[in-house]
Amino acid sequence: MFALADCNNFYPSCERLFRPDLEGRPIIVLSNNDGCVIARSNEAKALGIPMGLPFFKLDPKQRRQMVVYSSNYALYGDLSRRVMQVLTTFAPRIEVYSIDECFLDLSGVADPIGEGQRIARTVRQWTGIPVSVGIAPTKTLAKLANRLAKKGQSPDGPVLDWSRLEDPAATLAGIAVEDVWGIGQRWGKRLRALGIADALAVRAAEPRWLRQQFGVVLERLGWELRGRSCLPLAALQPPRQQILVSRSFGAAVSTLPALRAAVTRFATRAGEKLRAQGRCAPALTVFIQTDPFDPARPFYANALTLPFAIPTQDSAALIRQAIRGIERLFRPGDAYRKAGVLLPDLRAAEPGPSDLFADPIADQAAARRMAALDAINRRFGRDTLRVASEMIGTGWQRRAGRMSPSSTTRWSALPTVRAC
DNA sequence: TCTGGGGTCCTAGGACCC
DNA sequence: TCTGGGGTCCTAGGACCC
Repeated sequence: MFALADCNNFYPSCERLFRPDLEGRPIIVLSNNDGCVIARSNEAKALGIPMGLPFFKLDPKQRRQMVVYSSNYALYGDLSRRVMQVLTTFAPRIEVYSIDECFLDLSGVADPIGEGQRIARTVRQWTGIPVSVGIAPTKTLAKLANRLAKKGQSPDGPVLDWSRLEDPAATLAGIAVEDVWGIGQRWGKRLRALGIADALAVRAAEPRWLRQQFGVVLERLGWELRGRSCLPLAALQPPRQQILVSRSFGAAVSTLPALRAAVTRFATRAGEKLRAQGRCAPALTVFIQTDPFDPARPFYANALTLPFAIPTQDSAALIRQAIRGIERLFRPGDAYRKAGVLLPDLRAAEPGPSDLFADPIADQAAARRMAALDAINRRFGRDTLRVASEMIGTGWQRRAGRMSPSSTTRWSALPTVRAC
């Protein structure tokens, strides 16, 4: 038995936490550079604001009705951690599936609905974030159950138990094929062309035929809709296979120093993630691209992968390689809009030299340097210590003009409460 | 003027091995 | 005239997720 706990409109709910006056008002949250709408409150959805809408295309009249936020990942990440921490107390095994979703193993629970209600109530009370809970014998059905609960189609409030549905077939028939977890636009189109337009039709399809037509992924999905679990709970997070840090720039960048500064930042961040995961990188890919939407100039995008003699965890090595790469990719005269650093093919960081010609003394010194850097930044805040080459060029930093305070992760942003 | 970021899995085909 | 069988590894591309 699986439960899926999914936070309702997570980012807007986070924003409301310290702004209870925003309850009932339409809220949208924007992507990096305040580019696109990436989250909406129910009120904003009701106004017809689509997901992914470029913010500048929102008509000014609607914009004025809306409370608009830049995304504040420090806030969302911290609140997510708190929600997951509460969920941990409800099941022996949980799978944190995304920033706002978590599967729980409810096997053996006598009263799943009661338990689901306790989960929703406790998360709400302890963190202030509203959640819905879908319960079912497979993850795919739990996803659907959760969706129905969110739409208010459950007699049990924020909780819906699939096995208690009066007419599951009719329910499945009411779910468009693209709304099933694992079926996107492409497959949705192909399925529709084959006469399969809703979840019920997917369930009715012969799983072996689904495999023939689409591969094993869709076959599993077919079984899951039939109530046979094929997607186990992944309680242990497998280590990352790659780390990507990339950003669109706040403005077009056409100078090498600014690009060096940007990739220094990206490589630094990639190094932090790498060490936090206990992984090391055998190579580094750096990429840049110009504005893909500018009809006046040709689009240019290029990437370069540079190997390390020995897989590394050292930010200094990552940065050197990233700068070397960007200098080779750079073409004078181009106006770049985006760059990034990718660490592919990660492997476990193993102690000791792994190469006959390695310099163990220097390696240990580098490891200690990185450990000190991470410890200082952890204690005093990210970016307390930075690499100088990050600061020699500007103009690439993101725009985020509507950011709320990081009320749970910065002392200076602690809210003040006045008693009257 | 203004268009996000970060991941995973599966499959097919080619190269190569014995 | 006739030309095996069984396997691994790697990569690129396509699909998906939030």
